[in-house]
Amino acid sequence: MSTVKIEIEDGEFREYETGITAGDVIRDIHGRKSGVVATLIDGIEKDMSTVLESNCKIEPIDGESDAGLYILRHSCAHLLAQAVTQLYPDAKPTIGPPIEHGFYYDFFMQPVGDEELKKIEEQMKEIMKKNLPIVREEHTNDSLRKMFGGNKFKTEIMDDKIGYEVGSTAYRQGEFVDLCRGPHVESTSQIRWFKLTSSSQAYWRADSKRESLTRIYGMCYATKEGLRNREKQIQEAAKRDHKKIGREMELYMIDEMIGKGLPVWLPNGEILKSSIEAFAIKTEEEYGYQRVTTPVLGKKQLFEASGHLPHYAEGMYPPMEMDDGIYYLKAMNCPMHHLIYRNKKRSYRDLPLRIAEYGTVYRNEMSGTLAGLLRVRMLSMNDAHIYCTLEQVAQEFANNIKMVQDYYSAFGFEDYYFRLSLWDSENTEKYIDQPENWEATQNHLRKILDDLGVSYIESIGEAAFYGPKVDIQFTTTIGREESMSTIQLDFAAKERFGLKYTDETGIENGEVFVIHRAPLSTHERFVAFLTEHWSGNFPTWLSPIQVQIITISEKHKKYAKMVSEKLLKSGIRVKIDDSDNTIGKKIRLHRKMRPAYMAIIGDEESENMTISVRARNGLQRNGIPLDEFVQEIEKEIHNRKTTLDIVPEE
RNA sequence: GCCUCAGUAGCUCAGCCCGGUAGAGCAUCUGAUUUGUAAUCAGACGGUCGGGGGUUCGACUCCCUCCUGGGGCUCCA
Repeated sequence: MSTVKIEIEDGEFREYETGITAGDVIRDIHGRKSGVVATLIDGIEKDMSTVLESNCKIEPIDGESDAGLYILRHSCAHLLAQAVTQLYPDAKPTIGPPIEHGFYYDFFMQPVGDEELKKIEEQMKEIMKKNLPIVREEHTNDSLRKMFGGNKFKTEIMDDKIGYEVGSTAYRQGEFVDLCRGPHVESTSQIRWFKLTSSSQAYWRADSKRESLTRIYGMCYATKEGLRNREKQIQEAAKRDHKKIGREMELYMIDEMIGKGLPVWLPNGEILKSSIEAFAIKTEEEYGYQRVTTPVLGKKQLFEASGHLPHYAEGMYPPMEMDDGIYYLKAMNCPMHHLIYRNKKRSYRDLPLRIAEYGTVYRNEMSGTLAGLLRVRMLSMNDAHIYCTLEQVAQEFANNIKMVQDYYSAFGFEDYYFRLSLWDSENTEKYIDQPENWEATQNHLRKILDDLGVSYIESIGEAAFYGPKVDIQFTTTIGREESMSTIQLDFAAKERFGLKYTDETGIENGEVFVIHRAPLSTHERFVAFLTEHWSGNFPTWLSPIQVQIITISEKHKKYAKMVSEKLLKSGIRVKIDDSDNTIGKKIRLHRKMRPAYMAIIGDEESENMTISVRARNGLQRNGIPLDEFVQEIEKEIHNRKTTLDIVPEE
């Protein structure tokens, strides 16, 4: 009998009979209940059932590893499809990939509601219990076409992905079979820790002109703990939701009489917004920016010149017909800033010219996408445009990337990454049609990022219509990815607006590049992130209520008033609660507003001119002399500390 | 804009399946209480049950439609 030599660890070999499966080998080495879901054979992911015909190296893929979870979730998607087709025989499965935390599967079928989702989940559990083997089958193209001919979506996938001669594989579990490359787990009973989470509609191939499909989302883990932890994580995320905290802390409101996507900043939210602005104004003065204000609307000709109307019309509000022409609300400030640049003759000595504006722009986002402060129709922005030569672009980008990094550290943000957003040469109608310029500027940005040593990913089709950009990406607490900051290179404005300068030799030069940048996102989105990041427990310098005074009894009203006046005089945001509630109740009520500190005032404090300071974590420092407290909190605010330092955390 | 789920007092939620005309806790207000660290007691106020239409003797409840919100698609800061 022939044997194969299997490398089971670096340099360690064992011999088995030819024809043994990878699964048998792994069970031989790691035992039956190893949690291994598939295997790497010579570095390639394979099923456990793979028969070993020749010498090779075998490694286990653990169900809890990234690769293992991916396989498990993929198999879970098949389990879902099996359950759905059993319950709804007319449903046509399309695609069902694993995703972070789970999987989804798109079906051509009637939409399903929560109750149906429950039934489907129960059905999945039934199939799981049956312990059906999941079997890989190799098929010729003809046989695949026969098997899936009744499903035009599968046919379309085959047309696109499978060369006509080669054929491919399918995976079968019981009566259910799906076109799939694999690998998969060995049997349905291995998929235990899953839960269907939601259903929604999605278009086939994300194309709104194509069929609408029913998408079912689920989560899936290798262990009970994995699933539980994820459920807990989702609950925790819900507690941080800026919409919930925004309501509790009275940061903003949205009223349907005003309109959706049009948030109103309430006093507490306005404090956050204006604190951010004040910080940015100061920072950007140091970087040489000059502030301007431009109108919120402008004539059609302006937006035609800028390219907004051909390339960005669907993002703008419909036109307003006035007696002297057609006007649009501005979706961006750049066209107006270009006119400021052009307002006088510019010299090379003026460059780089940095024009900044605090203001609002208006974008006609589709109603279904609006969400709290994260996606709105009126955007408050710390916007600016830098006019410079090509040689100066690198330095300006470097400054802005540093500025973004400094801002983020001031606000305590650590978890973000850079993305180089490129045009899509396959889909050019979205962009200004100058392929050479796209290639040149993209390469230029790539080199700038490489020289700065910043790590980044590249993403095709994410550029602005006028040029490539560097975006800084975040993930929200509920796991959705959003752009925060953006730095964009515009090679088109110079021609469209005739931007020129007189160079050192007195010659007029038209090579003016424009950098569009918004390092603090929009105030709406920024405050949403800030709120979720801090769970509303903002650093003292941002906290809408920096000190909440709480009196023990009526006797202490007078001293409380004195303390409050002293703090107010030092520019500290302070409020008094001298109601006749018990102190425990007052603490409980004010927790919701998340003041940086609560100052407790009773007999001892009144007599000694002190206060007792309670931090948000419940720790307390008693008998701090009032003057000392004022000095300390002033310092904390001035230095924009991201930690509360007055009460030591022990 | 499309699909889906939801909408009951300022907030959190019960009642709806099986139609008989609305409830709780917190907040607010008024008393009493003067309090030392996550709910002092009592009372009052507060809702054309998201809007409109339909079915019915009768609709918070069933049906249709619109609006708003959550999730997803698309888009994007």
